[in-house]
Amino acid sequence: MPEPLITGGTDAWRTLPAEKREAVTHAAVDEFAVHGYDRASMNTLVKAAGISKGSLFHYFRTKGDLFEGIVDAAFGHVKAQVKGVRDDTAGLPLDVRLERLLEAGFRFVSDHPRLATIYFRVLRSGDAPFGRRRLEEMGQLSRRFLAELIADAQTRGEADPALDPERTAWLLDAMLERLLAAWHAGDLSPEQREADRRAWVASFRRLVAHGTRPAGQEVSHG
Amino acid sequence: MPEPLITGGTDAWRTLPAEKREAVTHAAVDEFAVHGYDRASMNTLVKAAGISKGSLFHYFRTKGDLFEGIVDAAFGHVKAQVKGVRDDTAGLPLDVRLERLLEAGFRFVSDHPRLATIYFRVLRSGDAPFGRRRLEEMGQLSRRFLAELIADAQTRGEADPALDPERTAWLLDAMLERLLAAWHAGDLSPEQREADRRAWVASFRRLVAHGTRPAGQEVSHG
DNA sequence: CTGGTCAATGACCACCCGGTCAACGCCTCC
DNA sequence: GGAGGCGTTGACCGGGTGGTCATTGACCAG
Repeated sequence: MPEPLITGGTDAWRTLPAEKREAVTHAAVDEFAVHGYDRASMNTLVKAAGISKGSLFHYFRTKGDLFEGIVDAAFGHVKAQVKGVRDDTAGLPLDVRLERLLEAGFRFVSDHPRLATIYFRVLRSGDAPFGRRRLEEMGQLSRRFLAELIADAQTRGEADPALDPERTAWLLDAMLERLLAAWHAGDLSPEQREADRRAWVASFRRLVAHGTRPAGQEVSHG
Repeated sequence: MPEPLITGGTDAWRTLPAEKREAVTHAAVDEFAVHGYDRASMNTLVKAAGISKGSLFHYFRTKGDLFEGIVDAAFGHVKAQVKGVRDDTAGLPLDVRLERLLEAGFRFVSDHPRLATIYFRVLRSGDAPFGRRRLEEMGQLSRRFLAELIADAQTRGEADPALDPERTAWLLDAMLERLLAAWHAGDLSPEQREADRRAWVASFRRLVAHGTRPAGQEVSHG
């Protein structure tokens, strides 16, 4: 039996045939992605999943439990991506590492669009049944990583030692998150999206590297 | 008769005695600031305002109308602040203008904390009864101004001409907005807040001016 | 004092919500 | 065949929502 995407259900959920579990998972992710936690309706959900309301509440005790399971899944994906980038880019220059992180973000958003919708909404608007603690914790994942990157780069002389790593990481995170959320929400054709993505990566990279000041006597790599 | 803070009500609202109007305004802003649009309850609101439900719906046809009036007020404040900064700083260097904008933001948040809460929530999470069009329009206000600033600075040779003004403005806006929202939401003592504010302004200024690269052969002003 | 006006009222409406549980098949084992 | 266990069902519950409207009563002109 494959492990379910949504963790945290009851015993009944874990022993449910995979086919039914996927129908429920699909319907639930859809419902929450479209309407957000508050406006999502369990009645609509069960109709879409093709099961009865009683069954759904047999698999998940409350609406909040079900949602938490989905958010955990989304969060797990993000965590894995961030860790992957951290390990794969150890020792590389700061700007390369940031670019890789941004592109991992684009990949997450492309591969799991509905989970991304849920993830961003929870993070930005707190539309969720759990408290600030939990949200804080989720948001710190990428900020911590960014602070590490900056501190690393400072010890190697690649970054201005006068930068406050925490605050700078926070600012970079704000840009990355909103960039990904907006790119995700935008409705562009695939070719447009690809061009758009490249343009954003370039703008982000330039701003983060040099700021707004003219390049001046900067050494060019080619 | 002083003009009401909340526009868009019925004739009855406009001709209402100022005292009662203020009680309703206060209660409404409170309710929406605390709970957001969706979760705000008209029943709770009328109790807090000390009027009957029938009266409230005599002043505003729907919940959405009332909310729109409040959002318009918040938006009006922001617009005025942005225009003020634009006019007062014409001709000044880019980093000064950005700093002024950020400080105008801090002022707005301090002077109108509940309106700020509503404003940020609407902008970030779309928790409102109106469509994307309207939200888009609201968000563009500061972005347009920022793009102007950058383009101006480029023609004066103060900013890297290779920067894409639109995208760069978008990234700056993301930082400013989230910074203000987080500072607003944070619970610090007044002295801590003041120190915090200064530290954020410094970090923002540094990042925007030079990026993350070491200052190198940069000319210092003192 | 009377009759008319009109803002204010709150009981009431239809609707939807998350969650419950007695009843119902279906299968297994004796 | 029958008994028992169990996953499934959907009618039902209490509660809250935004919005309505017949009734009220303070006020004023004649």
